[in-house]
Amino acid sequence: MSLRFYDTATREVRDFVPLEEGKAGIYLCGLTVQSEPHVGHIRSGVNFDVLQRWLRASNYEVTFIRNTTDIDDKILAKSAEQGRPWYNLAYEMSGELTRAYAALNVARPTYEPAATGHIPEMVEMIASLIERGHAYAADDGSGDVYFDVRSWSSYGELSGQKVDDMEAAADADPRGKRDPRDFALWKGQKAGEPDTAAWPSPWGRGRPGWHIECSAMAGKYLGRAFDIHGGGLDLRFPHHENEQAQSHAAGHPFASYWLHNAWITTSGEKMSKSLGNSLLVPNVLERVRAIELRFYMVSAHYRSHVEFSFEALDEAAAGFRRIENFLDRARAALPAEFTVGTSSDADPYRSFAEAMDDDLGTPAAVAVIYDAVREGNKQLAEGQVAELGHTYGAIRTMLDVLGLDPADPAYAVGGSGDEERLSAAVDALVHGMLEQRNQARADKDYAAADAIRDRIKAAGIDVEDTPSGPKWSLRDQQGND
RNA sequence: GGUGGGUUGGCCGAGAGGCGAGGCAACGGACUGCAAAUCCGUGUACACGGGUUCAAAUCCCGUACCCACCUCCA
Repeated sequence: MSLRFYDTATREVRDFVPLEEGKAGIYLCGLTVQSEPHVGHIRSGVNFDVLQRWLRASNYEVTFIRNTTDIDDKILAKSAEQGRPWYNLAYEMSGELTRAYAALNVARPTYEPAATGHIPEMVEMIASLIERGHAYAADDGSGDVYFDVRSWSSYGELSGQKVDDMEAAADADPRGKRDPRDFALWKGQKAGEPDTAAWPSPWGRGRPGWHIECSAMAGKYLGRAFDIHGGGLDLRFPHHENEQAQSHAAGHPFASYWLHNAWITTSGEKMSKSLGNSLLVPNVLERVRAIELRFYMVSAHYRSHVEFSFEALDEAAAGFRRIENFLDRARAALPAEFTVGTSSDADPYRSFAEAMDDDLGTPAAVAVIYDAVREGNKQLAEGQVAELGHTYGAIRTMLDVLGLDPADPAYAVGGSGDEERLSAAVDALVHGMLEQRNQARADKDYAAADAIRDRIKAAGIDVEDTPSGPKWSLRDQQGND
């Protein structure tokens, strides 16, 4: 079976046919950098990183554009509240977001354009829309420019709505709009708004509306027609509807496929940006490792709602450690010169590929990995080294596609050598104690042997006896509620 | 009012007409000095009520509850 995706626009699973064979252009709506990212925010980053990785693994040449919105009403309002320049807030939050993505091994996109860097492209596009009769400058002197929804008959096609059935926004300020559903392409500078947040335009100084940036930047970096447009489910309307309407109206074919990820909710409710700190990425990472958080997200299908809970997160982390544990033991059993080859058409990778091809079926893909782990554990126990090498290589490869290879440098701890030196020191001490314990065991003095193990354990280190001798590891953090 | 999605075992979470995805937890067994790890085994799950069918968690009709979006939310 070939690669296929659920396309929000057509509401069905469609075979993926790229515009240009062997290439894929993806535009992902990134975040508005107005606050610290919580786990819900980064889901789309993780989900579309998996998409991007799978396309690359399937030999596509991928161009991946993920924007950041660095100027909008909320940024202006929040920065004013905090008494600092809007650009300082946006800059800082952008850094936070980058750190969160990096921690979770979300690969850097081909380019990460920011709205404020593309004002001329937007102005150009707005002018073209006016020229084509699909936009107009308000005649109330506000300097606003609106998209004329009534002039575009297929408006509403992406989200399956009819203009007449739409509820006019109760809170929307109609200002110079001809129809309450018209949306802003350009917003004239209002009194009290900082001069730094206003750019020159044919309609006076102002700033761009939200939707136009994505149309302009996608067009610039991916072309007027491109393959995949992604984002969170809530963006379907109005953001993506508007993007599509204005792009089509400007004569751009725009996206061939629309992919939307579902929510991470808490107690059944959407994670609101005003929620407490406990779900901010850095705080969650105090409880589980980044790779475990990523595994938790990847284990669910991108189109499924995830009800976030720390219990489920801990459970996922425990499950992932089972995979890691196998990798550790398998690596130790394989010859030192063993390297991970590109295992291809054979199982388990083939089953994994089938799952991934089916609209990124990561849950089924993870199940394939677990099956392989069980198989590998058997091979390990029976000393089938060649088979074990195959299984081990396949698992590493599959995990890498999901961005979950524990050996990935992205997950390496600490940059300073301190941690490594500390680890070496502990290793020497524990080894000494384990030697004493081994002597006691050889003497069948189990009371003494267990006493030594208990002492090591009290220091937070677990000891396991394996056929190749005792092995120690730092005990996993215990979850606390 | 309009549009869309959901309800699966103790828990998480797939599947989409016939064969019990997978994980976590639990229980039994093997292995072990004891553990740990690992392997083997153990479950008659699909919100409710009807219907279609040889066969329904899956299709149809209805009901209940939950959620999202309806103009600047991932």
